Amino acid sequence: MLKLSRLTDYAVAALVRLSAAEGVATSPGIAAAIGVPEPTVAKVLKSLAGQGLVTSTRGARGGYRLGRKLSDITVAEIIVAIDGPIALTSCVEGSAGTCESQTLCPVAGRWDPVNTAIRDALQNITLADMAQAALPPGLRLSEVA
Amino acid sequence: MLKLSRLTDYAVAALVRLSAAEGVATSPGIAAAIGVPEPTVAKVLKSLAGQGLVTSTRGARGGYRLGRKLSDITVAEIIVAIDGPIALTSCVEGSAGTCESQTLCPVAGRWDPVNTAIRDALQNITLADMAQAALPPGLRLSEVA
DNA sequence: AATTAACAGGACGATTTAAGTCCTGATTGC
DNA sequence: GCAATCAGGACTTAAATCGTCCTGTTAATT
Repeated sequence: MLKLSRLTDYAVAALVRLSAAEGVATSPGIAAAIGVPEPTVAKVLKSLAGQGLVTSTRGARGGYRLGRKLSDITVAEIIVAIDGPIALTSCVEGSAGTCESQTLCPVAGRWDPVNTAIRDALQNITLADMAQAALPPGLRLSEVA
Repeated sequence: MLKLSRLTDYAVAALVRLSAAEGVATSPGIAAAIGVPEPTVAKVLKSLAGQGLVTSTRGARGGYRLGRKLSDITVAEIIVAIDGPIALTSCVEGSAGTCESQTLCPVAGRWDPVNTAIRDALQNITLADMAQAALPPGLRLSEVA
């Protein structure tokens, strides 16, 4: 149903939270802030660090820092960092050759135009766009159990 | 990972196949043509019929017929017919109220712009676009085991 | 120098979701 | 009357994902 993973949702929340913190933020700190279990947040941050969306500092008093400005991070990048390359179907040009039933492939249509359209759409949306109307009246992030 | 269901894939194949057949086509016939189990094809066609993408004729010598031209059927419609409304996350305006953790929702960002962008992209692609480069040289649909 | 705090990376189990199948009923042509 | 076909739903099975945990590495503090 064209859904994206929940981890991507957490990633957005974590990045927005990181932008709020001026300096570094630890994964347990972010976890408490956004109301998500710590191991899960840690996993998400690790994936984001792998793509360079956040930079990490190890050791005591270490933590994560935003790699770029929110306006320079696209939704597509986040999805790629968390879930891998964007491909709606297994039958795309990227995975050419793996489609064993190519000779009698039931997919008469090519999904490539769809994939590129989706990819373009996601690349034109930045985190800044999402964070804009992010906080409805009376909604405070600091309120966490 | 932003993938769509395999049934949607079958739906496209079935619709393209339907456009090839001048008259009506039965679900077992289509199943044999595209190399997909009959019950599965039947399920897909029923969903498509529910959205008016195909018209059905009951009784002996009945079958399915294409509801509109290929150029008038968008990818978005197919996805909606098979998988329901297009919503990347559970936190969209459509399902407002069901989000119980709204007061402390970790999703600081709004996915609505993303959803609408995806929806627009899918509505601008018709089946005719997909069927265009559908058949590479030497690829014949009739070749089915 | 030892200890503590925090990231890095991978592997594992459990839950959830989707896929595929089957059944019964209604309708139409021969 | 009989056969063929669609309509609709429920069920079982399989797969992918979520979430957690464990171990190792790095750096600041005492």
